[in-house]
Amino acid sequence: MPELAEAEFFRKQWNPARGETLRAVEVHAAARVFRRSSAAALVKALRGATFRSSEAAAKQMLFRFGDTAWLGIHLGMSGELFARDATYPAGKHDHLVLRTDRHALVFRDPRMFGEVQLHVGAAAPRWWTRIAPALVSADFTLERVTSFLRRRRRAPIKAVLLMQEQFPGVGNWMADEILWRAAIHPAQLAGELTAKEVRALWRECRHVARLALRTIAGRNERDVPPDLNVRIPDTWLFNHRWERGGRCPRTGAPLQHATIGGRTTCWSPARQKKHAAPT
DNA sequence: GTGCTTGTTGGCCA
DNA sequence: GTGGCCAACAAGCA
Repeated sequence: MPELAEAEFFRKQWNPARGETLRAVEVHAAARVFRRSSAAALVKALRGATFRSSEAAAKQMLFRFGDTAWLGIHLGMSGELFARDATYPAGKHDHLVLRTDRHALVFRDPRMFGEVQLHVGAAAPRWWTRIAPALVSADFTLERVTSFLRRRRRAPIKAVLLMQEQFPGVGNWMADEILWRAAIHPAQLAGELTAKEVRALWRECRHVARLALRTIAGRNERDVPPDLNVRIPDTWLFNHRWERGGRCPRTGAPLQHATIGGRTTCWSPARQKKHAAPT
C-alpha cells in the first residue's frame, strides 16, 4: 500500500488527536519495527508530551511531540496508522499505541517491514531533511531527472523509478502507472530513452503524484480521509493491473506482466514499445 | 501445501 | 569506488 499518497493518507489518520497529551505509550518492544531505536527510550520521550503536528514525505511520516520529540514512521509493505477511541484494545500486530484521554493512535504492521524511529532534538532529524525533493515540488526538475537517468543508464527504467534518492515516494504501482502514461516500455534501459521520452516521464511523475495525492489523501490539511478504498477511476492502469485478463484502458489490448528490476511489472505492449537506443 | 505480495538493505560481482 | 542484481526479512492471502 504505502507509496507517497498512502503516507499522506495515513499521516492524517492521527489528526483527531492533535493538541492532546499522551497519557500512555504502549510498545511491543521486541517487534522488528523498532530495530534501529530503543523502544524504552521512545516510551520515555513520548509519555506526557503533546502531539503537535505531522508531515509526510516520500513514503515516510514525521510526527512532532512536545518541543523536542519526533517520531518517524515508515510503513514498509503492510503498515497502517489509524485512530480509535480511548478504550481501543491493542491487537496482535499493533506495535505502537499512543493513548490520550480521548484517543488511541495505532501503528499496525503485520509483516514488520515498516519502521519506527525516535529522534530527540530541537530540529527535525537528518534522515528527514535529506529526503529528496518531492515529485510535486519545483525542485523536481527535468534537469535532475535527465542527469539521474544518465548516471543509471544501464538499468531498466522501471528499476530506476523505484530509486528513492531521485523519485521519493514512487513504489511499484506508481512506477507502472507513470511508465504506462508516458508510453515507455519498463525494460527500456534508462540511457536509451529519447529526450522526448525523458520529458514525458518527468511530466507524468508530477502528474501521477498530484493525481494520487488528490484522489487518495484528500484535499486539505485538516480533514481525515475516510477510506483508503477510494474509487480510483477506471481510466488508470491501477484498476486493471492485477485483473485476470486485464486490458489497457487506453488501447483495449491485453496487459502483460513480467518481473523487471526485481519487481512484478505490468504494462501495455500496444502502447509501451521497446526501441533501439537513439543515436 | 505453493507461490505470490504496493519496500528496503546488505552482500556479491562486474 | 560505482553500479546492478538478488536474497532476506515476515505474515497473510489465494
